[in-house]
Amino acid sequence: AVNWCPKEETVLSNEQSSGGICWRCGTQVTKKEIEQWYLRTTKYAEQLVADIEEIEKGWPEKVIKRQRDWVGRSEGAYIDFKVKDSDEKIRVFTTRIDTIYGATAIVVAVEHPILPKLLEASALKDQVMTFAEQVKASRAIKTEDQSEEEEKLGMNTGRLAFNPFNGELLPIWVANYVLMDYGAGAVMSVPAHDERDFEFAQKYTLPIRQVIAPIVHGQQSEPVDQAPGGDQSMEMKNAFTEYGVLVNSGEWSGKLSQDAIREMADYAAEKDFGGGAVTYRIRDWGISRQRFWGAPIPVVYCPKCGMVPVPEKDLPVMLPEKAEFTGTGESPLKTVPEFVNTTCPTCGEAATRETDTMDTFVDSSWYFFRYCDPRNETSPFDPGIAAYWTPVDQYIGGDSHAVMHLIYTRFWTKVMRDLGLVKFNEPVKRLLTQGMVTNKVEGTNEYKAMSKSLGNGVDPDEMIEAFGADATRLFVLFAAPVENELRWSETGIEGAVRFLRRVWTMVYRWRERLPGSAGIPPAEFSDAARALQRKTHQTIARVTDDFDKLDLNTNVAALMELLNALGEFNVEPGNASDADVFAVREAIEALVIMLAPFSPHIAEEMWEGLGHSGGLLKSAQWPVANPELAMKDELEIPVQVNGKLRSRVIVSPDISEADLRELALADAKIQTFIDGQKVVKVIVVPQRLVNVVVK
RNA sequence: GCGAAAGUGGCGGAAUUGGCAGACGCGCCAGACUUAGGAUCUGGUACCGAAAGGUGUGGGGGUUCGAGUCCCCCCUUUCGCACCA
Repeated sequence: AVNWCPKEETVLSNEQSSGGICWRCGTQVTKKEIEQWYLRTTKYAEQLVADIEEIEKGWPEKVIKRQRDWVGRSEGAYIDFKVKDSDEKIRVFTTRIDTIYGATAIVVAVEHPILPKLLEASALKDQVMTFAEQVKASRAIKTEDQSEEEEKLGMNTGRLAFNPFNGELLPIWVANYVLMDYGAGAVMSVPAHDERDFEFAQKYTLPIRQVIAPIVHGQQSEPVDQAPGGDQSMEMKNAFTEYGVLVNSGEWSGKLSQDAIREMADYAAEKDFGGGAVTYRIRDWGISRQRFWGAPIPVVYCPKCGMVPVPEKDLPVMLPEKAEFTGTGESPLKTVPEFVNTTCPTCGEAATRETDTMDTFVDSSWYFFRYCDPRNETSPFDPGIAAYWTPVDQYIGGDSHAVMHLIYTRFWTKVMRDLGLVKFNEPVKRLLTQGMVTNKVEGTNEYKAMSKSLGNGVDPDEMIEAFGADATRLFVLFAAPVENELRWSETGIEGAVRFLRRVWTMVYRWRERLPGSAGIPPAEFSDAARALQRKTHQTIARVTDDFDKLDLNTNVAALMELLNALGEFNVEPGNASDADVFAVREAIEALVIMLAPFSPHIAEEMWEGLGHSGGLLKSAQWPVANPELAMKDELEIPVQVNGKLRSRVIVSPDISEADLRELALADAKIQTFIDGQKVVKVIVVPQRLVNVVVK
């Protein structure tokens, strides 16, 4: 059997085959054509699913799920139903071959190529073809408005087909709910075990026959023997779509669905009327676009040699500077004779160039490889140079690209791998999908992504002019977690401006006392200086940690807290001790360095202002938290009575559990709450809390 | 319809993953400085209550000494899919 036909452009089976005649349209298909099809579709579709395990740790679950759905891998089986009084066969795809004894009709899509042949000698021909045309026409209209599910419509063709498992004759129907694009463009209708078929059967009073029984308490229920052809449309209220145990299925009765699915597919293969198969929902990618920009498709058409690829030495094909619109939908490049007219690379005769250009998704599929080696004149990129930088450690983009761009780039990378350009399967190790910045749509209360058509855009240049790039950037990163939608607000940016101004003021208030290097920490710290130092080291630990998790909003909050701690450090620079200066320097330098990723320009300025030369990015070290210095000298432990907060006790961090318990029970406030009652239990969580249970 | 995620002050959002709910910021209120404030600084700000205290993380139940966090039911919102055999 031929599994793919270039004329039909349709997958008929995923088994590799050696070529032959398309059973649908009679086209001769060569082995090579089939291999090429297999290569470009099934292999990559399969890898797009299989390789997910390489990236799923680093990619958002949501994106992974959408990609899985998009590829739409589905395991099942093909089965050929021989048409009565004809040599034709109708192939169907099913994931539930175990329900085949319940089939009461074969239903084909209105576009199915076998339809005209079936109807050739039929009295119903005109009627059915009119119906098919109507369905196609109504589909063409309703591309936009999705919402409600369409009513199922169908018509009996008057022809019959044999169920290869039991020889039963089934009517062949045509219906609007069967899709030509998926599977084989035809289904076996099993109303008892498929909701769509059930609905269809109810509407057109087709018989409904149960062949799967539920398993009750781990035991199979009593198989009810019933002759084929029996009808249960009266008894069944809904389709039973779960797995169970087979009944009314001849020699297969009594088997579990899972086993039957496997064994019946093997049987079909053995008897040569089908077999196990995998189908995919993902479709081929048509990359031609009728534009004058974009990467040219490097192909020449020669009257003698046919389609000839442009040799590598003549690449890249350069586009003309100008082209006129054709007004016909064809590429504007068609209007540029200097571009179109060329010579055949093979025979040297006059020839013409391909005038379509490639989809921009082609460029976006591998631009980051080119970025590694952007000035390369002889190839897309040097594999050695790209190997140094790629795969991408962290990719950041909107989740609007969850399926298209991010599938294409994965696919493209696999092709480049097969060409030997890269040595890995997946281009992106970690993916962060940042949320959209939205803004109010004028005249409404709705927030939508900024766009030209809605007129709700904000010009970044204007924001930078008004508030500065540093404050704008800081605000955007602070206002919400990166993956959330961000509602634009100018008052929010003003807060960021205020914060940066306060940092600046703090730096310049202290700068005269902070020259040169820090030196050795003084031995004696005041309580205030110690508290500041503690906050500094806590902040460093927190920011360093959050950075890896890309929790940027809480990061900024931590920096704001550190500034607040500096503000609360109530020592005049003129009166500051060595220890005070040491603590302040540590706090300010850490603050400036950790601010650099958010507000790089002002951070650089302040770094220089603090007496450092050579630039922050080059000369500064990311600060390192000292856990000992970050540790608290004393803890405030909440004390609860029956789970309600009643008091707090101040204790040293290394207090014993018993001492903490005693201290909590001795607390005056706690005493008033437990007075006259029996203490049943005292829960002590070291370093955390005490809960006294009374009755 | 199916699937997934999420519901926390006036708003954006925190909460070390079962241990002080509301960090940080916006907004708002009061005050200070000021000829002035849409600048700046200080203080306050979940709700009820004069206070003691009580209530509180969409609603209802449960587990637990203890629940925003875990379990069950319901409601709402957002996103995805949309006859995928």
